[in-house]
Amino acid sequence: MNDLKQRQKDVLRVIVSTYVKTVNPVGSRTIAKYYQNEFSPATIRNEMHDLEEREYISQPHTSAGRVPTDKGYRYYVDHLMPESKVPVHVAALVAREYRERIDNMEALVERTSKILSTLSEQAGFVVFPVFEELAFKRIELTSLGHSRLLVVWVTHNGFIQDRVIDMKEEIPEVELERISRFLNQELSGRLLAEIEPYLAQKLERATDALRALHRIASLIVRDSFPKTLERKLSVQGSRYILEQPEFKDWEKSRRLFKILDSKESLIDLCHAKAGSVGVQIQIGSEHHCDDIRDCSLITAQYYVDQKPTGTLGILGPRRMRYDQTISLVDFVSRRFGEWLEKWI
Amino acid sequence: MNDLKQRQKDVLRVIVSTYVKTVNPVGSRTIAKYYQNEFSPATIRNEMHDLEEREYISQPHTSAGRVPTDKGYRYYVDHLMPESKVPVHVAALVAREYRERIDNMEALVERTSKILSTLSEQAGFVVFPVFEELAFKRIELTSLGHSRLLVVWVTHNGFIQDRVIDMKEEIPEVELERISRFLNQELSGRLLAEIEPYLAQKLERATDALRALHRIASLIVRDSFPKTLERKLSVQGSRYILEQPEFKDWEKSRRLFKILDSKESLIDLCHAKAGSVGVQIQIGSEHHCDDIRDCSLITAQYYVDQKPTGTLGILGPRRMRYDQTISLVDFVSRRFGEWLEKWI
DNA sequence: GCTGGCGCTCTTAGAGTTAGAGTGCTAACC
DNA sequence: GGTTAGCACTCTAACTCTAAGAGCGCCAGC
Repeated sequence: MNDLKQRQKDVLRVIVSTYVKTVNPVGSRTIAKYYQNEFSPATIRNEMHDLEEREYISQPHTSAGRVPTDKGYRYYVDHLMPESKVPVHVAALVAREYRERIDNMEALVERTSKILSTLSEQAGFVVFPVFEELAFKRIELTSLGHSRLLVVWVTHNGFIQDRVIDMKEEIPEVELERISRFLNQELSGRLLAEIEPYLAQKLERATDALRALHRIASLIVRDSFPKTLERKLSVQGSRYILEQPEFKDWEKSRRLFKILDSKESLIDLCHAKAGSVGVQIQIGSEHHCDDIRDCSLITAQYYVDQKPTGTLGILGPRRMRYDQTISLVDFVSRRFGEWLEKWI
Repeated sequence: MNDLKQRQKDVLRVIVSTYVKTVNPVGSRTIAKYYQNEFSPATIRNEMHDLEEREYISQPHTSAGRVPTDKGYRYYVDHLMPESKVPVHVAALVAREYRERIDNMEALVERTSKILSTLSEQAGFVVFPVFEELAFKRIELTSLGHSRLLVVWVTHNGFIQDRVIDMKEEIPEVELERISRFLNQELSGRLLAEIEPYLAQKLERATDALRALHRIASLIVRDSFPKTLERKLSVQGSRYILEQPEFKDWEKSRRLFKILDSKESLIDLCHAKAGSVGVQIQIGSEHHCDDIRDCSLITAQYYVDQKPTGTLGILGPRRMRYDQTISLVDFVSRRFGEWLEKWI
């Protein structure tokens, strides 16, 4: 018999929700009062003892109340948390933010991480869309002189990636235009992930007359193709975490900002949960990043044309309003995906 | 007689340089020892009393040593600081960072703010180049459907700005190509700042046959022109400031991150000093931003083709190694400018 | 199974004390 | 007049001690 008795659930629920609000360990009296003294503190204490033995809660010191453990939060999130929908006024705020003129993908991403952060009062972030999952719209080749070539990739939904590459030798303007016309014709509408294999196959079958053209086109594509690994990330509102009382501890905040400063770590943490559907919740040390063991990470993938294209989410103190945060991440990830599509 | 006596200068110099290293208020004994007891602590005390009266130094409390005031740091920086050049190994490190393949402007900017931050162990930042100061290379128009138009601006040194605009009505592909050809021909080589007036003038004189073309071209340019105000900024290494012992104070670090989180404030602070030549130094509350009164700001403009194009710098605790930081900002701003040019 | 009561533990805040650092002042010295 | 030694004074930081309070565990009784 692994599961908790009803009253234990009740007790755990009150401990989590009270602790989240007050930052103080919760005592038996408080819980008894919460239930209008339906039971005495002593009864509650017995249940708490049980809960502690099973590691759902713990005591900072002998004479203190109880605090949820990671396992306690996890149980709360999985079984006890009230079903929560984004409140109407929040949905309206999000809608208003998106209604304003947004110029380009980058601004959209920044705007979205800002929305996540201000509405949750925690750190919000958005990982930029995976380029490969988008469809090709156009490629532009511009010579910058000195055999340098500027390549601009445009996806069907207006996402831009640019890169300067070194061609070793100058390519004449006419030739460049031929290559550009060729690529735009051949690649139109294809997924970016398909492009390299497609061109390779094409090159193999090319007639002698076209072989040179094919080869140089493949070269340009290879060198300028935006690589997945260089994922970009926009983080906003990290100061909100710093403002939580538990981060008055200098060591804790130092550790936290070590992670926030190197965005790679955050991207890695998101990747760990990529592939799963719906909102992902990593509580305390459930993600195995020791430096932010006092934080929880709520993430969700966003979709463009039913395909997972990137991740966004919220990083906050472990002691967070999980119901609100989760529903917000869920809501914003859907809206953001819709926006990326609508832009086509 | 406003200036300090030689011995007072010596005392102030030792106070600043010692305090910067040790974080502890500096006492008369320490200073006397520094000068191999050339004078007794009592003599030094007399000088300190003078310096305190003239507000170059102050006492945290009666029985503590002295700490430099903003005015004291200022005098140190202006008159006492040892001339410092970037050490050879640092210059080599910077050169190595730039030698690596850098794909685009954004990566270059990020790389540079990272260099500033890791070499100074403080927060480094780079404001993106002012678009108007660069020369036009090319404009690309791509229809995204639903009367949305993607406009990509390319400057002669490979800087990209893109923007999606709403044209109210669909423009046929052929027409779009005509406009594009027209703009690329007309604007080739011009400064971006000149473009709008030039087109307006041109529109006035246009013959009836070309008037429609001119009008729609002007419209596209107007709507998609990258506005100065939306300046972007890359900040790196803000954690270094948090690691300074004086920021163990929660209030101080909260204030600091309130500023760092909204990048606008930092851009404003840079603008306040734009127009001045050379490295600009704002110590403590010399910049009038109360939230970072415990920090100093070292900035310099960078130049492309002799024209000031943007600002970069370092934000660190007021108690910083001014000589090293200043020489680093100076050095990096020159190298960064060169890089932006070399890219042409 | 529930509860009241009591003893126990541990934290926190405050008061009191002490050592140490550093000053300011004065009187004497060169 | 500038310099110095000496000493009284002040303030902080660290430590100890104490008392109040919060909260628990356990037990006996309902």
